[in-house]
Amino acid sequence: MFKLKDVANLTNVSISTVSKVLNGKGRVSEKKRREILKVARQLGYTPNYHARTMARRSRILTIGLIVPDITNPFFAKLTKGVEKTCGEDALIILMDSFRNLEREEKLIKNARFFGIDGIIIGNSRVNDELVLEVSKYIPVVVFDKDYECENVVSIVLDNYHGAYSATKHLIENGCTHVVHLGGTHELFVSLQRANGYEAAMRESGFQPRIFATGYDENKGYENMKKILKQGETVDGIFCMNDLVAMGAMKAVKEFGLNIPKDIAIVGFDDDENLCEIISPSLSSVHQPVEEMGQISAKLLFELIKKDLKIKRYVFSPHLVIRQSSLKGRESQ
Amino acid sequence: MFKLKDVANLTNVSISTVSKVLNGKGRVSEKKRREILKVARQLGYTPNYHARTMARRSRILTIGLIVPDITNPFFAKLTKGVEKTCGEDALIILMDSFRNLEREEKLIKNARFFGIDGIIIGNSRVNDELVLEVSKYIPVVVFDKDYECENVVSIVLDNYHGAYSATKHLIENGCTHVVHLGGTHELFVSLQRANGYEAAMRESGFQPRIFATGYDENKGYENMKKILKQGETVDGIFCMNDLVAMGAMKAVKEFGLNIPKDIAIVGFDDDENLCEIISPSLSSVHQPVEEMGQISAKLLFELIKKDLKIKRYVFSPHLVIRQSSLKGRESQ
DNA sequence: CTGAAAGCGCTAACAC
DNA sequence: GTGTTAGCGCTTTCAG
Repeated sequence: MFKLKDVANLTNVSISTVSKVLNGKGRVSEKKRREILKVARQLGYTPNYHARTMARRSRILTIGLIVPDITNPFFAKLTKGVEKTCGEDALIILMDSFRNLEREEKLIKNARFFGIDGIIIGNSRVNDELVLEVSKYIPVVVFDKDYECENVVSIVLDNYHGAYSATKHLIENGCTHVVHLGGTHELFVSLQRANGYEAAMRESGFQPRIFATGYDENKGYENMKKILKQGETVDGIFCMNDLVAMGAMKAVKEFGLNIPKDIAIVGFDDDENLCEIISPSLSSVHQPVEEMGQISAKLLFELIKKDLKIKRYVFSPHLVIRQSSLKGRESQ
Repeated sequence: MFKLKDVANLTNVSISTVSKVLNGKGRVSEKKRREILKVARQLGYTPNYHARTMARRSRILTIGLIVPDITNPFFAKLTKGVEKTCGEDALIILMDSFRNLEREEKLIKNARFFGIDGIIIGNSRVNDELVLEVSKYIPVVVFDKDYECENVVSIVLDNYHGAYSATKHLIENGCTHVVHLGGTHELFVSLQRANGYEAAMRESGFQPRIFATGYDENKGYENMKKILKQGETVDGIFCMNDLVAMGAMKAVKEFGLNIPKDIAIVGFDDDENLCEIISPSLSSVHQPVEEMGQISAKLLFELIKKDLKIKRYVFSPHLVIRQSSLKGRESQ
């Protein structure tokens, strides 16, 4: 790696002159400037980033983004959102924990040593103490949780409301026996969604029936099969996520029932790739994930600049209605 | 932000003593060490990353990863692979160009100014000159292309072979009228895939029929519909990617034909999420994307350390056979 | 116009 | 044990 000094020596000027030319500051004779530029290019000179940010007052913002799995569409979209608001003004250091909690904690703990100005923690199951500790050193953005602490801002999704409106939609479309294929309650979100479902059911005078199902397609399939086999009366299903809904659809079809005529279905997350490719297309509660990423970054910047206005940002999901829940129509 | 000097002043020792304590080097009396540690913690002192890497001989590796769209499963997997081999030893700066060529070029051009030690360019349509120029400054990894240049390594996928074996598989399963729904030939990969298809067909004495289709589900659907409407004889389809295959399947089903009995189908990319959720499940040519990411990073490290052994790494895709191509069986 | 010199915050020899 | 000092490579006054 060449340095200013090398260029200076080769052109018989001082390093400060070289610096000026390379930064387009101060005035230098056209002749020298030419020469310097030429030599710098020949050498392939690149200013040392660290030296530069040391010497300058202003530094380029660097934010750490920690996700459990970049391969999961949710986190990919989140990342995209973050990236969008960073634009040209900030670098983002992506750290994937591979769903390994130990690795995740290490990443979070070490982040501040890498010249990171703030950190966004994608996993909503973070250890509270860890967040509190890290926030002593750098600003933090978290999801689905709240902290009293000064240096933390929260992005939350109104899962309750999303579940409520999905259930309501099924009822309004004529379902009288809506069941909920829920998550296991180690996750806060699945509890919230179950609550939303329950509220909508009770409000209409129906008895809620919640089945602890899980989070993937296979779980949805197996559980739905079991439910149908048991002879439960079902004409509507609200699923905790789209994958579970996919599985449930498969089971329903296997029983020779028509979606949505016999059983209407709504998912959660609105992974367009899935929802639109399946037949009939799946209605789902849409999370504005990318936008959540954008806001995360925006609030983080404010926090870094000590110019925070908002400490908690709530997103309301909305229902995207497709074929799977329109009971009026029969799918071919 | 506090600095060593602040801690030193507060504890009445020199900054070098503080440095020693904080880095666990040299010997310092237990009493002072305690005091120093305590004060440092109270202050929330974090060493300045840039100053540190300047003063130290060894610096932490930082690599830039440029992708057109992190939301695309291909690039998400690639990123995961890269991250995996980075492990704890390197930082990765993720840059999404949002499929904006101008932005992408800017990102690539500027990368070297951000203390990046090497760069991985995910987009296989990069401008050659740009790659050559950037490689003068930092090591580069590219995909699907080759450069004479010293400082560039290539990761390529044997698309030809993948297409060949997919087509061969259809033929061996009894198809005599296999068509190819290909891409538009602005993409090199689609040309390679078409060539592989053609070779397999000719080898078996069949006339290849290639339809320039496109890259998404809708294109696959529309084009396949047209082909069937025209009354073409078709009993096998090799699609340029999984999305096109999805669309084609939809069209085939609409015509009341059975997959795979009447028409067998194979896709490309093997996006498991899609291939396994559809019914019948879709056979597809698998690209070891994550592994490609891992190798990219590995080779980049070697390049950075001037210890390069390989200049070109070829991955061979393999066919994953699911239900959509097993002509023997009829799907229900 | 041009260069000497101070300093960004930290580390690592090397004295004391 | 502890402090002094010389850089790391660059930017930026401030003289000349």
